[in-house]
Amino acid sequence: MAAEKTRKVRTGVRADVRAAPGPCAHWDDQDADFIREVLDLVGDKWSVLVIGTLADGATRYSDLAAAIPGISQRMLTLTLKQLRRNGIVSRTAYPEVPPRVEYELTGLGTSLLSTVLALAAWSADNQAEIRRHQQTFDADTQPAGS
Amino acid sequence: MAAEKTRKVRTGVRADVRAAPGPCAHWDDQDADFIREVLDLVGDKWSVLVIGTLADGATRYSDLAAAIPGISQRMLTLTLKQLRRNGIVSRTAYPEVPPRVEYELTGLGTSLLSTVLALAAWSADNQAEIRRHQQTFDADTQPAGS
DNA sequence: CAGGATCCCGCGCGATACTG
DNA sequence: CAGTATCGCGCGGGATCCTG
Repeated sequence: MAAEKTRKVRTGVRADVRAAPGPCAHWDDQDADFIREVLDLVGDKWSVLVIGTLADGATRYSDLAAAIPGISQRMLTLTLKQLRRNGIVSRTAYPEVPPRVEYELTGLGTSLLSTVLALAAWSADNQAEIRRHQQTFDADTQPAGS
Repeated sequence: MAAEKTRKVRTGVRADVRAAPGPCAHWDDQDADFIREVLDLVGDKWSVLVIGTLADGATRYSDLAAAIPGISQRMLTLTLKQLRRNGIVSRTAYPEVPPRVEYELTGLGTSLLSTVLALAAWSADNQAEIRRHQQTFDADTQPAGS
């Protein structure tokens, strides 16, 4: 208990925009902060891809790298670290001669995946309408043609 | 509700795997592209705040700026433009002497808000557990101080 | 093979000033 | 009041090299 957790400056978005009234009626400021964290997690390009890949089962580091074409080592490592920090994935290292490390979705991670899939479902449901809006908007916005 | 339409996400993963390795079994590449768009929208810091604010009803540009403390004109305008492009919000300009413009959530926008609220609910539900993981992880990661 | 450390560039975004 | 145009920096993240 003596060990105090020294303030951990974690990845990005450390803007102190508190001091003003909450903009939204659906959640208060401190809730908003936490929701943002989850939103950042989900909004992150690589996180979702990693989670999606891990949905198929435990996967090794190198297999993850192979399965997610565009990702760099740096981002894979960073993403995995962040996901582990939030309890979304678990890491298991096998003490073998050629090191082997497997990552796997935790229960929490699976739960999160479900929620994300709900968002994906919404996307699919409304893709047509959104596309339609995009085209109309672009047509209106880009009057200068040929 | 216009759900239950093209819920092709998760409806049978095609066996014909293309040469380019798809990272995920839950959706194919082109789906992934679109899901990313929505994810980017939702993952965007300002979008959610704007949507949340608009949930209370039609709001003027300046009121939005006031309601969302940290936002700059640039980002507010940009965010609104993007939301309009996707059919999430609608814009109404009243031809008055002092110009007045109101933004409002569309049906699509309200629908999106619901989905986002689901995510917020998940956040709230699992906040405690996530925080717990964060602390454990940080404690493990920061063994030695100073 | 898993992943830390370093360098560096591109652009996202905030601040400011101007216009209808 | 409701935006647009421009500049500048901060840092997210890709490429590369190194270690256990």
